[in-house]
Amino acid sequence: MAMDRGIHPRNGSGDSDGATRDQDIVTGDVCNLEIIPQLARLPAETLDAMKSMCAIRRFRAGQILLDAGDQPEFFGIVRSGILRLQKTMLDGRQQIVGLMVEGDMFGKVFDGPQQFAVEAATDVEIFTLLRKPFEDLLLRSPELDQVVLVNIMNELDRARDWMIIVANPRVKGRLAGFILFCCTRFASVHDVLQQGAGSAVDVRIPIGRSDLANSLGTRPETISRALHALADDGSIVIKRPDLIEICDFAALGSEAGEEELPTHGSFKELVRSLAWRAA
Amino acid sequence: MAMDRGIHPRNGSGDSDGATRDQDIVTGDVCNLEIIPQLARLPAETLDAMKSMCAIRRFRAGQILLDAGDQPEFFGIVRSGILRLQKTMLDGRQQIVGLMVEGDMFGKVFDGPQQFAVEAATDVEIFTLLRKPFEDLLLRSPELDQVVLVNIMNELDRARDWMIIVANPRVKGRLAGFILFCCTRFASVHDVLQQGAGSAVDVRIPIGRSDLANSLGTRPETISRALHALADDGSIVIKRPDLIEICDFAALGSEAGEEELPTHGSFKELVRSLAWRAA
DNA sequence: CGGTATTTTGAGTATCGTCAAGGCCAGTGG
DNA sequence: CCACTGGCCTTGACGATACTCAAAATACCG
Repeated sequence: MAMDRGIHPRNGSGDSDGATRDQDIVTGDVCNLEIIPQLARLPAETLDAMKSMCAIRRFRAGQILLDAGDQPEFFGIVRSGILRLQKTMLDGRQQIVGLMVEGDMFGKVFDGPQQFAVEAATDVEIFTLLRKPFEDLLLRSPELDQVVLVNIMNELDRARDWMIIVANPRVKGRLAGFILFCCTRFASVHDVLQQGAGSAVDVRIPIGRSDLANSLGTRPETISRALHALADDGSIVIKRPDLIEICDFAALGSEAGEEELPTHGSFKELVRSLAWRAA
Repeated sequence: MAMDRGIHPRNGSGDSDGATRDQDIVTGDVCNLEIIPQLARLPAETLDAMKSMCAIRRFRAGQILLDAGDQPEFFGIVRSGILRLQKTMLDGRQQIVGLMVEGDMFGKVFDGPQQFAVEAATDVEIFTLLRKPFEDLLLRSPELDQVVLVNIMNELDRARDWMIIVANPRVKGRLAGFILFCCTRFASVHDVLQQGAGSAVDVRIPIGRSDLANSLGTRPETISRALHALADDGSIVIKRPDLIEICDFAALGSEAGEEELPTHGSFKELVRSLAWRAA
């Protein structure tokens, strides 16, 4: 398992049937935590303390980092790659409740068990911090505590934004919302946004149809149909199964049932400003 | 607006059309923050500091506490009543992304604007703490910081649990999930759970059909049909529009597509153990 | 070039959204 | 005390959408 698709690495499998555990590789690499912008602003002594309890661990696509019900032994910060948070239902349905990218934090501190399984959607590198010393440091460093607090509050907002996407009554609208979500949420992730022809933007969907269906509360067939329906509308062009060119941001926004108060200004402007930064 | 229905107080209106703002009543009451269990464990000096910057404000059902886009001037802790977090879409759809009850915290600290409107779903009492002094206290008191952090992490887990409910492909399943969610999430809230006949449990649904539809990503008519479908199955009895007797927990769980790993043990046991505590 | 997994398409059925009308309950005013 | 009013909940009918099962087409891998 864990079959990468050449230039388009993907998750191990839509149904994660071959998922394995804890076959990670602990490296002796330096933990250059300062590559995470939020952490770079921490006082040097706090950062040093974190580095001293930190290890980089690598997992392959499909591996399970944490299982639901675990009392996680480490707090994690994504260094590269994409993780998916999910829960498996008794009927076999797998619901994805979040995707985590570079700079995102996961794991529990001071409190109960992990409620959701954390799996590698692609090959990933994780900064891992042992739980107990990290908790102690949190109590000693208000600055770190603040960073973690802000991070989790943002995560909460994003979870709710995602909820709005998932609650859209039409799958077509959910998909439109997800594509736009990718543009903002994953703008900083390598290889997700690319300059298309002219004013167009290319989005690489980092997960397969199966995961997409599990994320949006529907089935792969319906995803496929809805995607081609968007293409028929002229809102997008499907260049490859996993590569979408956005032609009409307004149409996607309208399908997604855009929220009031466009605090962000024009979506398209935002995306374009972000897109070329990574390039 | 804000019409209470005698013994069944409800939200001001399903569509919140008569929503007003800031007509709250600031009282001179003592802020007995220690009635919130998590806060009661704080050091006395931290608690005193909080009390000194705290005021109780009361809002009527339907009033808006915070609007999306606001830079909230206060951090809030619910003392009594139910708040709804929601976003209004351009097409008029209102999506509810969370309900907050006694002990729940809301508002932003150290960071950006409020992303979701906060409205009173019932008459509410709120402990309000001015933002700046509260932020300063957070930096000085690791214990308080920890309480807030744990609270938000729990809120994140609950948001994701809710997402799983909302992502259920059938409305009947979403409704079943919501009813079970009420049992755990609102178990501690006055008047939500009551002893039914024999082994049955009565659940008072604290929001109207319209809010329920907005919460579950569907329409009031469909909610009504799904609810009666559950009743026809024998899983529940509709005693009043807002009072549900649960007859068959297993059937509801099955409809909801229960998650794997019943960490909680029997749902029914859990509910019963919680239910009579309040009585 | 074949094998495998993924994606797409097709047909039939179930579910849901929509529009419209009727019913129930509480509060109001005669 | 009773009819009236307004809000909410329910029911009905019909078209649109999505799920299911099955099979074909495509992309990817060695």
